[in-house]
Amino acid sequence: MDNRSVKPISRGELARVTGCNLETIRYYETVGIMPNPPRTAKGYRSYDDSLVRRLKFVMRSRDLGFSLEEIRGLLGLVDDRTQTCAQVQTVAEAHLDDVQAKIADLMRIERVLSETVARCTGDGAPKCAVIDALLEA
Amino acid sequence: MDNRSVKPISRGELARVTGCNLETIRYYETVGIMPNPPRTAKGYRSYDDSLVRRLKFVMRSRDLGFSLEEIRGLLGLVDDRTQTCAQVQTVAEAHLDDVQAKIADLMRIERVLSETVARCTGDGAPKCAVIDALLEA
DNA sequence: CTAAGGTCTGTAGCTGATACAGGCTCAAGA
DNA sequence: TCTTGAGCCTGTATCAGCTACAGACCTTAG
Repeated sequence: MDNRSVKPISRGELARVTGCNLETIRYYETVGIMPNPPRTAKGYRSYDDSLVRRLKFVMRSRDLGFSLEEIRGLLGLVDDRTQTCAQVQTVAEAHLDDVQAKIADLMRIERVLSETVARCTGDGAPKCAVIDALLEA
Repeated sequence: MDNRSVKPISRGELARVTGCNLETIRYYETVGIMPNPPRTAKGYRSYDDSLVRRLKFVMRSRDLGFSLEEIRGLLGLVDDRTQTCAQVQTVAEAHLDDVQAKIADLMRIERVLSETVARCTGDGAPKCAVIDALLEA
């Protein structure tokens, strides 16, 4: 299987094949995540295979919760042929720490919330354990 | 201990006693989370004890990850003396579901990320398991 | 009296998109 | 060939949830 004849595609097609929102592609262009693509004679954006792969990379990074800033960093390491595994590891580990901290936060919230909800009688009374918990100093 | 003589406080003091950012207080006013407070003769905002308690309620709800929309709902139930425990329970349980879904998402991300980072050699080589994982289709 | 700090207003900026208006352009059918 | 509907172009507005800043007042301690 050769890739020789892969034709450039339009923005709409790029959106379709990557699952990215049409407008978001333009947004990524303005914030420098995606480069200004070549244009057709009439000014239509034209994406070749390397740009398709780049956006797929972005989408997968986004799925893993990397911020645009972090994605920019990862893309820089991909683009820069002198990148090292250690540099990538640093970014990924920092993000992993973030994710773990968020999980811990949410689990604390979950515990408080479920304990409080459990004290609800759930009836038609105007007295509620949740409200009391939120009101008490 | 009586509360009779609790004096109204300024916006700066309210920020201090609630831990809320000074500007955020004004923001909450514009979006209807906090009411327009009474003013001094010279136009300074003046918060009495009931408004202090209201903002503390908001801050605690925020700590538990309720959105402003949800907080508005909770405040409505607090303000409306015909509120029922069942109504509050509904809001709180919906939020609990949200929180649990977010935890599940983040745990999936955490798993993928830590598995991938574990495959990093962390050396000076330009080949990296994390980048490969993000690049592969 | 003066200087430092608090407060007032309106507005801009942030992240990460998403949406919409108004105008071209392209492709397919009659 | 004409037409019509879809796709693409641009710039700009909107969303949540704040945060920050400028420039003008006001208050208070020394």
